Amino acid sequence: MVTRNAPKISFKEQMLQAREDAIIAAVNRLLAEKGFEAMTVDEVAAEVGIAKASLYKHFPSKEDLAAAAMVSVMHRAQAFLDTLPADAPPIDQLRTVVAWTMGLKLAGEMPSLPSQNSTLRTALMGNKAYMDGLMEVSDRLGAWIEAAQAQGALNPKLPSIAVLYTLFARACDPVLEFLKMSELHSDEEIIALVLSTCFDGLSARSN
Amino acid sequence: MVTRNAPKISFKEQMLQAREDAIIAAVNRLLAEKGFEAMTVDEVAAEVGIAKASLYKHFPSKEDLAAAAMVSVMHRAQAFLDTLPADAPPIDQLRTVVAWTMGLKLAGEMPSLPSQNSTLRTALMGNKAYMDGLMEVSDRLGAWIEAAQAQGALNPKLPSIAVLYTLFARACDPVLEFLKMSELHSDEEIIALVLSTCFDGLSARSN
DNA sequence: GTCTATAATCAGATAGAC
DNA sequence: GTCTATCTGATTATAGAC
Repeated sequence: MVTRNAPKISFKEQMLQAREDAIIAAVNRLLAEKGFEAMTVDEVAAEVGIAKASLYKHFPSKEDLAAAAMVSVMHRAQAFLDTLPADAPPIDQLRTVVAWTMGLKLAGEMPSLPSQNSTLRTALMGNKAYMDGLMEVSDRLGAWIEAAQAQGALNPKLPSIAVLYTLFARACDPVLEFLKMSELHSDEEIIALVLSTCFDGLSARSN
Repeated sequence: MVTRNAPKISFKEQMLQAREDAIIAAVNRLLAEKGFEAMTVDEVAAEVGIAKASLYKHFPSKEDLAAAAMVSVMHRAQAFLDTLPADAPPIDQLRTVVAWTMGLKLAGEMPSLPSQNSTLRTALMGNKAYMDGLMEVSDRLGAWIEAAQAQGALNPKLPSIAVLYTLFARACDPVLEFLKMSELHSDEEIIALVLSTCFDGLSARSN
């Protein structure tokens, strides 16, 4: 046995993977810019530079196309979590993660979340890769949240689930695009501002 | 001159107005539930119980339909602002307004805001009634924000425009629907929770 | 103004050659 | 797998009778 099995990624498969990555990047961008309903498959094809029919060879439906992009973002989030040093204070971990998601949003790479009655919503619910990723991210953030509450760094009176939802919501906060459109602040300043209002609130603080 | 001019609203006109109100209410609900793109004119007609062609006698396009609903909400907001006692502390005024918008959202009467590249967005930009309402509301909130900052009730280091945007954003915060779906809290508890995280932040506070 | 019926267009998905 | 050409259904909008 000379040929090994493990890295049997042929050149052809690499090309295929690269194309799928390009598709997903385009979908991601369009999803961030206009949302699932307003995004058309024709636009995706045009942006990638391939025929629409070719798209459907890769993904069986528009929903699957979008779901793949969402899964991709979820995996990026998981990969980012993996890079964080395990010994940092939980509150810092949380701030770092939220800042990272805000950067993604400002860069136009955070797909806007589907409205309640969307076909995408149901597609995502039935997508194992997405749900698994969501669960894992939720678990990791949840552990940090509870640790931070136990340490008194986060308000212990807040239900941890409410804190988790709030952190998720900050990743797609329209305040970010509002401030970006106003062109009064740099991306870094915007992130610092929204991070501050998120953790410290709008009210004046003594501590 | 026996017949006065002021209330010259005939019965027929009242019926017309009532029907338009019903249309706007339906649009409002659908806009909140699924957003502009996913809402179809057929659905609106079905919900109101009239023919689609009749809708187009009242409003020339889907965009105008949606814009009318947005204007209606803006006017409700202005009317609510009018009911507030002028002598209350600015910070209380702000909290009251935000709580009111959250109630609207939880009741499914807050239209989800259009994405950047939406045809609705441009329609709203060119809609005088909407823009005027937005300006007036912004001015009134802006005055309270700066007063509250001067009094030390709101963090004076935050740009007032950022505070304004944040308050607007809380009106369509997905955290509200997340928490509602979890069915762990009543609407009042949800509002109290999100109001708390908005003004006091997630971090523990001594004051 | 309201209706039924229909036009016109657009968008998701597929057929079939290469 | 990629393409061109096409199908199919949904959706915005309108015609025309009452």
